[in-house]
Amino acid sequence: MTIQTFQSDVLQNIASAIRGLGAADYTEGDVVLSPVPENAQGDVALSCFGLRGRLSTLDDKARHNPVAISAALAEALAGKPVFEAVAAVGPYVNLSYDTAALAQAVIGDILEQGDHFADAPVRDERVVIEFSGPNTNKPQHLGHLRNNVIGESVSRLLQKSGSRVTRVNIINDRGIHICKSMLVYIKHGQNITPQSAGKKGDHLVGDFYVQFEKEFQAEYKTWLESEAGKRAYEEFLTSEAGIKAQKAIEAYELKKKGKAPADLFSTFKSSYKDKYFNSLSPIGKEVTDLLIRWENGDPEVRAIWKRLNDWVIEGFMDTYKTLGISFDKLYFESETYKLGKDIIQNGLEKGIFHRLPDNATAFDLSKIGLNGEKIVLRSNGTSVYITQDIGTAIERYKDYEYDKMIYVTADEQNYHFQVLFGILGELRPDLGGRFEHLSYGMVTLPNGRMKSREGTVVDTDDLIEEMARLVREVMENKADREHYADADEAEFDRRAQTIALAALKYYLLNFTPASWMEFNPEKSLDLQGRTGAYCLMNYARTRSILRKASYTRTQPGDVLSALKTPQEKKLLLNLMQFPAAIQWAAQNRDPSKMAEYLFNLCKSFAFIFTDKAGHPVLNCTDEATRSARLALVDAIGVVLKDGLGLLGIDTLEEM
RNA sequence: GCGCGGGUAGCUCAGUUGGAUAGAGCGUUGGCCUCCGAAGCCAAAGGCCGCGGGUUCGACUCCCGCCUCGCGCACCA
Repeated sequence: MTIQTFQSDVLQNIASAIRGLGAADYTEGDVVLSPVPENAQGDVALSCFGLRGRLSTLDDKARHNPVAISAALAEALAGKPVFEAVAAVGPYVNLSYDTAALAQAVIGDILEQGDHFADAPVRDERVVIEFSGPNTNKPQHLGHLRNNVIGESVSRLLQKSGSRVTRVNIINDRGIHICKSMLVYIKHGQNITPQSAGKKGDHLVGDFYVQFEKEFQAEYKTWLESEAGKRAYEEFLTSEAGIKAQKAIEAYELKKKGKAPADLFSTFKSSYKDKYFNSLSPIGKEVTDLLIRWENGDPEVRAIWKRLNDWVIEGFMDTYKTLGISFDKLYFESETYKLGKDIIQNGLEKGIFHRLPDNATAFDLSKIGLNGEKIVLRSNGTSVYITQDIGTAIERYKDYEYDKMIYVTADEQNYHFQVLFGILGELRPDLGGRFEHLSYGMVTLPNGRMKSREGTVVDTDDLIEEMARLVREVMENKADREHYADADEAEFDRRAQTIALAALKYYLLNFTPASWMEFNPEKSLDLQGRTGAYCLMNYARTRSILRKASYTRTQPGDVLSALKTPQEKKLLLNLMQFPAAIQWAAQNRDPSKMAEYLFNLCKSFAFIFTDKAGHPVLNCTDEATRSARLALVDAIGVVLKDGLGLLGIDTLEEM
């Protein structure tokens, strides 16, 4: 018996009992089973609310009473071989599966199919998923890390559930921010290389960027204190924006409610910054000149740009490799940023867009239920951010003919994607509904958001290194050194690295993507409780038992009926849930559901290490029980390894 | 001002789309290593599910109002 035949047997029995009570058109597909609360008897529950009024053999009163329906159904189901117990509890019928049949189905399937257990049949659904999207002016931080692990895990979940998945990454490698790093390099760093500096390329270029910001801030500060700066501030005070800011402060003084507005000078300072950069700043002019030379294809600038970008991208690839992440295709903004202009032109002719008096091209947002309008081409004819997104989405359709295009980005871009999808729907009604924004919340620190100016940005590479260091410390201080006896230094480090990555990935995936999450550097690096390390340890424990038993996998057959205890049954039920857990996580694009599933499985398993009297495995004197338990342990290992793999987590045989 | 998303145990978070006595981890308290891995196991304490109304046999979940926190509303990306 397989899980499939077992489950259909269950459904058939239920459906036929319901038909027998008078609901003639009731089929297997109508059966809805729900979980049973912790302390109630039974493995699954059949809720009777939905059957009200449908069982014609019951009298008028009983027919509408879920409690009476449940009693009648329980009677009809009693004695069926698939159930070893049937109980009516209020409006529910609680069903207990026949343990031997369950064990045969679950363990039989898992040991036969191994890591193909729970593979869904391949559907012809093509999914393109875009994630990571780094800028090439600085290394990736904790926010990118969350993006990376969510993107990778969702990709794996979708693959496992039968979709054809293409992973793409768009590298933002052009624009003003890149020129800032370049300028510092040109001025101060011409003979530095990642090799000579002993740094990853992305970190080296990131240093240039930080250096630029420092120089610019100093310059801006000097200007603010100059006569011209003071004059600009005075003008600001009497301007519309200044008066508005003044009023906001007065309103706050009266009510003392909400967040206090910034003081006038700070408001001026931040609102004037761009204007200063673009029209007054000497260093700003140098950057803008670089950008213009880049756009004109100046060979010298392009050569420097290429050198720096290559360094950064090499650094990114190192990080991706460490994380076990790969992409089928890298898109570079420097190659795609002109896409979309023709499409806009075309849409303009069709009346989807309109011209503004100053010659800019705009989209009327009321067409998609929003307010105002969105500029899609500047008055000088150049593109804005959304222009290339429109172009890339359509271009990519030519490449992949996707059924779904998923964008993984932080939730601050929710509005942007709403607008983008709306415009795409107008331009290409045939692609409507294929676009999806998988938006995740920010990662915050205990004292708020990461701020580069305050130096609180958590760097991905540093974080991994710090985590590995911490794991090594725990390993070195472990009392029980048995498991490191045969590990040389390289193996020791490899294990520490694997555990560190497992802990980080599990931590980041354990939150539902949509929610903001707090990252506490002290607590988050913990290895106790609901963590990646805990799951990894339980996998290692399964391997340890099987090693010591000199176990080799065979189809255990009839001995499985030796699995009888409630704890064993709970494990069987957990294992049977694996395919459904994958489906749920994949459909909801939510790896945290898989993380939760795996933790629960581990928890159901972990008790046997202290219940050595009640559940001996190696020392079990009954041969059949011993074989059956070994097979169960093997099956748990298969599911744990596969499930952790769906989170992008590698397992260890010993840790 | 408008739009979107949050407010659940001391803390960090789940809550399968309206169903049984609201869960987990951390933290706290107590108990477990002559015995298959103590990065562990077992147990206890701890909740007006932001507030007020409504719909329903039934609401943490749906609707309305309010309070509160955050994000967004560029010819930036």
